[in-house]
Amino acid sequence: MRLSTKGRYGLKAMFDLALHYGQGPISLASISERQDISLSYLEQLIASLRKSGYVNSIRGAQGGYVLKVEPDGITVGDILIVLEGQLAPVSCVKNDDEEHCKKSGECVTRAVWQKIHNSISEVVDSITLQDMINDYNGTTDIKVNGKGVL
Amino acid sequence: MRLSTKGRYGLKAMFDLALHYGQGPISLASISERQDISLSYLEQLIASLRKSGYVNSIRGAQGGYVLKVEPDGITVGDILIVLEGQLAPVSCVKNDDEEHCKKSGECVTRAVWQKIHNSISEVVDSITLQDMINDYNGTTDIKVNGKGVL
DNA sequence: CGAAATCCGAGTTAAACACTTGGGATTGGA
DNA sequence: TCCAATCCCAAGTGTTTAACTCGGATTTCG
Repeated sequence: MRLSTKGRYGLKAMFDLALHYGQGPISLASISERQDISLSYLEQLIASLRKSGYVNSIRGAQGGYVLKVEPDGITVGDILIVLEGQLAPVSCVKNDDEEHCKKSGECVTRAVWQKIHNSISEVVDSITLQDMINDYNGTTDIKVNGKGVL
Repeated sequence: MRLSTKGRYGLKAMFDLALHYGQGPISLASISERQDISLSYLEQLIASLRKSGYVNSIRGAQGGYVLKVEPDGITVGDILIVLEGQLAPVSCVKNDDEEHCKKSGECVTRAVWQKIHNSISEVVDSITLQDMINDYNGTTDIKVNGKGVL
C-alpha cells in the first residue's frame, strides 16, 4: 500500500506550480531544485500531467509550465490517478471496470477493498491544490484529527 | 497503491478460518482449495499470522490452524498490518515513527498522506472477521454507498 | 509405522520502480 | 544570428520487490 515516487513527486511538483500560479511559466529546473527532485525524472512525470491536460508547457528559453486550471480546480485525486493509475487496492474494485472476480458472489473480501477504495477516493477528491496552499500559508484548511498538522 | 497478494490471500484465509471457527483445526490444504491459493505460499502467510499471535497451529495428521481469538476480536487492519507492513502511503506518516522528512515544516504534502492514512486505518480497523461473516450470511453489516454490496 | 500435516530456509523468475542517458526541437535574448 | 535555456521523447539500466516454488525436516494421529 505504498505510494510510488511518481505520486509523491508529482504532487509536490503540482503544488509548487500552484504556489507560483499567475507568475508566468515555471521551469522544471527551478521546481527540481526547490522540491529536490531529479530534473530528468521530473520531465517524465510532468509529461503525463501535460498529456492529461493539467498543465500547459511553454517551450524555449524562459519557458516552463503553468497550471491549465486554477489551483482550486485540481484535486489531489486528479493528480494521483494520472501518476499512479487507479488508486484501487485491488483490481476488481476499479471505478471503471466490470470485470468481477469469478466467484464474485462469494467474494466477501471485495466489499472490504471497496470500502477502502471509497474512503481513499473521498479524501483525495476533496483536497484541492488551493487547500494545500491555504494549509501552507497557515490557514490550516487541512485538518488531521481535528487540528492542523503543520 | 495496490495491495499485494499477501494481504489479499491472507485476509481470505483468515476469513475462511473464521467461517470454520469452533470446528477444530482447519488444514491449509483445505483452505488452499476453497480459496484457490497455492499451498506453499499459504504456508508463508500463515506463518506470519501465527508469529503475530492471531492463529494457533496444531501439528501432525489431522492438525491445522484455529483462530486464537473469536472472529469479532480480529480486525481487517490487524491482519493487513502483519502481512503488508504499515499501511501508510508514504513512510513519513507511519504510526510509530518520529522520523520526519527534513523539511517537515514545509512538507504540506505530508498532511495529505496523513489524511489518506487515517482514512484507511479507520476503515480497516472498524471491520472485524465477524462483520465479514455476517455480510457473507446476508446480514449485510458491511455497506458501501449505503447499501450492501453482495 | 506411515500418511498427513505443520515448519523452515533458500532459490527463482518476472515485473515494477526509480531513475539516467542521449539525443532532438523550440525559442527568447544578446 | 546564434547560443543557451528550455521542453520533448525514447530507450536503457540497475535495484528492489512480488509472487511464488522447492526440498526437506519435524510432529502426531490412527
